[in-house]
Amino acid sequence: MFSGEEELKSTRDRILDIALDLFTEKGFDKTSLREIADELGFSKAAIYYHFASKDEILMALHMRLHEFGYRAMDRFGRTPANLEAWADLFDELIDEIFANRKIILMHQRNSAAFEGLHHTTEHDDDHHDIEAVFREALADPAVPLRDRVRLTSAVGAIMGGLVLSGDMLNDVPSAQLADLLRDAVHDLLGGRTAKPAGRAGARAGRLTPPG
Amino acid sequence: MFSGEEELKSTRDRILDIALDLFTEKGFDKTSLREIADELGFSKAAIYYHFASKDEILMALHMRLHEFGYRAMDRFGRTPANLEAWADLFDELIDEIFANRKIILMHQRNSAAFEGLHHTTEHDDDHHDIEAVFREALADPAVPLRDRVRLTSAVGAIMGGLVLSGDMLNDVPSAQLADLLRDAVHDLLGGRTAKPAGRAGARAGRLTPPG
DNA sequence: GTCTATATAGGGATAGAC
DNA sequence: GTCTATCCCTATATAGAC
Repeated sequence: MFSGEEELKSTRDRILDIALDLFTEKGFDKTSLREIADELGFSKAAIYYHFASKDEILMALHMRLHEFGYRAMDRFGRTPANLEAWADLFDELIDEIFANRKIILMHQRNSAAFEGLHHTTEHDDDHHDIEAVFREALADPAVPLRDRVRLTSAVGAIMGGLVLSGDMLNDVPSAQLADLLRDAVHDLLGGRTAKPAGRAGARAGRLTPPG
Repeated sequence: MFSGEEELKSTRDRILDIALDLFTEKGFDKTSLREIADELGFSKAAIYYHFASKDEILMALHMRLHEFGYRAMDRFGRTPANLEAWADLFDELIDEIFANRKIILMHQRNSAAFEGLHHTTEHDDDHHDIEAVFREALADPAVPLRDRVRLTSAVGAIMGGLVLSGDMLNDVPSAQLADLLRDAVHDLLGGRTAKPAGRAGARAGRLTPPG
């Protein structure tokens, strides 16, 4: 949805695309507006026609993820707090997570910079941050501790696959990687120790057949 | 091993402790030497008696983790590349990972800054970076793709538990959290789909007994 | 919409007193 | 070992021409 036809994009979007790459590679603070401008072939000051400040570029990128994040967290918030339900949700979400891989990566590599935004720029502010609902679930004493740990582990496992997919597993097709991660998440959220078999088959043969 | 008697520490170590906190909270770039100095009650320039540059502070913190990381990666490099062996290794490593929790957090929140160090400061350089051996295993085509994904997932799961332990699960004792993570990692690395039972018992009753 | 030129601030780093 | 004072550079941001 984002990549594709490079030509007919607005200058604003081209700035954001370059910024996304540079912020991911070098970090927000170490990326100067001059570098972004150079990459696009015009001068630093030209950026200020499109964005009032460097922070606003970061905020615009935040918004790219925010729409997805808000939908996802809304669904999470309406999902019963148990492993089975979470497993199903992740099953559906992983493809979308992969589609937003680049911008998620940028977020996690610049978490400090994003935290700084809350205090300065306006941010709607009456809705919670992307992770707020998630953190609430983790703090909820009504949910068994084991389940909460499993939840963080599942998110971490997905993030691990995502981060490293950009490095070492780049040649692996996303769909295949997504399937393998779904399988891993399932093992993580699959329930208590005893859960013999017949379950892998329940999830519509996404796995490559053994062998 | 790190926290404890706050009084009889060298100024150098006190600088590092404060820097560790500030770098984690606000990020390396957004933390000025003045802030570090203020926190300690003396002036900015005094820091230069102990460190030649800001980068050297970061490097010193890197070294705090490096010793552990090097040992861990050495063991990892000498471990056969299969899920069973990795599971056993993580089993042993998790306690140490928890002991280094703060500094691991700082590393992952400032990964960009640390990458910048390699190109400037000397860094022994003949030994690999902490993650290098790990990345090699991920790139090794001799290892089944599924196993490699499991490996990243396991690391991600631990990191997830670690990161969020600092936020929402702070009241939970580390030992308990470590046990729950060990259990999760085991489910992740436990082998192929069919692996009925009798395995949880094989790992020396670390788990709280069911019920 | 993009340019050049410039204002301004902040932070890393050095010199030298105490 | 810590201080004050200062230098210098970089980067954000603005003003105004084209």
